[in-house]
Amino acid sequence: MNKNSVSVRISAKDFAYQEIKERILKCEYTPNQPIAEEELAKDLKISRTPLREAMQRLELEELVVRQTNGRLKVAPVSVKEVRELFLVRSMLEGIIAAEAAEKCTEQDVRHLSYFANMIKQTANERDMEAVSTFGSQFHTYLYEVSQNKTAVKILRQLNDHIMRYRRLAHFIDTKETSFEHEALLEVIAKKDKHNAELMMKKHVLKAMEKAVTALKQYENTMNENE
Amino acid sequence: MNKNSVSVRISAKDFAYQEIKERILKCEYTPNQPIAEEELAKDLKISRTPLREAMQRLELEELVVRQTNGRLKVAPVSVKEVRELFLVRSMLEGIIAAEAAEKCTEQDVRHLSYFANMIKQTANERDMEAVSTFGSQFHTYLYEVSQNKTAVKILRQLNDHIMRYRRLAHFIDTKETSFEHEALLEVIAKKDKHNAELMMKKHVLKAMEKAVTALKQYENTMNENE
DNA sequence: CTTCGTATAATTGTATACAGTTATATTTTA
DNA sequence: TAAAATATAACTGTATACAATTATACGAAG
Repeated sequence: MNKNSVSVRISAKDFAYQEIKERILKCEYTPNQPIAEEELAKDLKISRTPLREAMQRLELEELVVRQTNGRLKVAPVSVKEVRELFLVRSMLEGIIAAEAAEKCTEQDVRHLSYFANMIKQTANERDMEAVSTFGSQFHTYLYEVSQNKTAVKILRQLNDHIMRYRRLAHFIDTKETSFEHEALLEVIAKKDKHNAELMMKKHVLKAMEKAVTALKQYENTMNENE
Repeated sequence: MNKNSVSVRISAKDFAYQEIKERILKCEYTPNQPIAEEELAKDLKISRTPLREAMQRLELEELVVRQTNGRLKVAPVSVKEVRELFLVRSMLEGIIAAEAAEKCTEQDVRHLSYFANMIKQTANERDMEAVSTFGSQFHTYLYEVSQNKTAVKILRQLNDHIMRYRRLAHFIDTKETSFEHEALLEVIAKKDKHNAELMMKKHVLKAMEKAVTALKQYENTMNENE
């Protein structure tokens, strides 16, 4: 076999996990929607054994919840949860920013500059979908630089949940976001740990306010339609 | 059925999870020790299906790791991981302390006083095992008061890992710990969010230093004996 | 018409069997 | 004797079958 080709014999369990997770994050499966194992297994053309393992993983990540009768449903949403997600995220992103400021090389700064520039450019073009994408890449790059596996693992899960809320309540970035990333880059390049942490925390907490506002609006329109 | 009696028909999966987790946290299963599903299932007198679900949960919590050949072993330990665990924990305990300071009632303060007093008393008696136990209860009580499910869930997992390191490297609390809890109680009772957060962070980071020192010593003795 | 009880169906939890893969033991060859 | 090749054993991944639980449909009683 070609040495460069990585054999990606993906297991049924992992396939199911990825597939179902995507459906939940994209809100194809809506909050509180019930899920039956047999039906889903048939749909994915696998047996219940690996499906159950996939579902358990999603359950532990709290993207699905198990009811007292043992049956599964897609996790509910709440303003309280959004606040918690962003509050915890702000602290962990703060750690990451500080550690990244400490460890980043000149090449890392160049990479981050690229993302910051793309954020600025797409923000000017009012392409907020792209702003969000490059924003994620900016943060994800910091994750790598920080080398803090414990924090990064938690952050990835938090970000999954946040992604679902984003799709659900349609909250988007603003022009401010662009400036914030530029300012962050600046202090990180200066290896200013302390300010990197503070600014990152504030940056994330600002995003929280947008998210909360959007979700409240979403919940209002939902209540009107019932 | 009596309304007060809670039916605790524990599943084979949950039984296995609890049992194996305990063995790992108590270091009956040592770091890097291989685990075979068949053998363990026989030992616990259950089939591989629920055992695998239990093992997957432990794997996701990183108390066991899956090797490239698909086989499981007890998670390794490292100084780097200890630092990450405590650093993340310090931030989350900081959030918790701030939120608890905001929300705590007079009765909560009385409960916390009890724990703080027991910490002081047992510290005076040099019963460091008891100090550790009441210390945990002090923190756990704050978790409840904070009502931050997201942070608490993560903290419980971090604390499991920390417990394993404690058992492995035998690091214990000191007299200082006692004073720190008293001081924490004081600012929380005054509902001083800001200082509650700062002091809690410092408190946890102090514990980190003890843990790191103890683990390094443990690793040294391990290397000498090989 | 509603409520209760019972039978039936649907769903989850667990055991077992088997297929596919990886490691180990054995044999063969130089 | 050492290395390579092959056979055997051990182990994991998945499917299927069955047991236990929960929900639903239906009929009887009030």
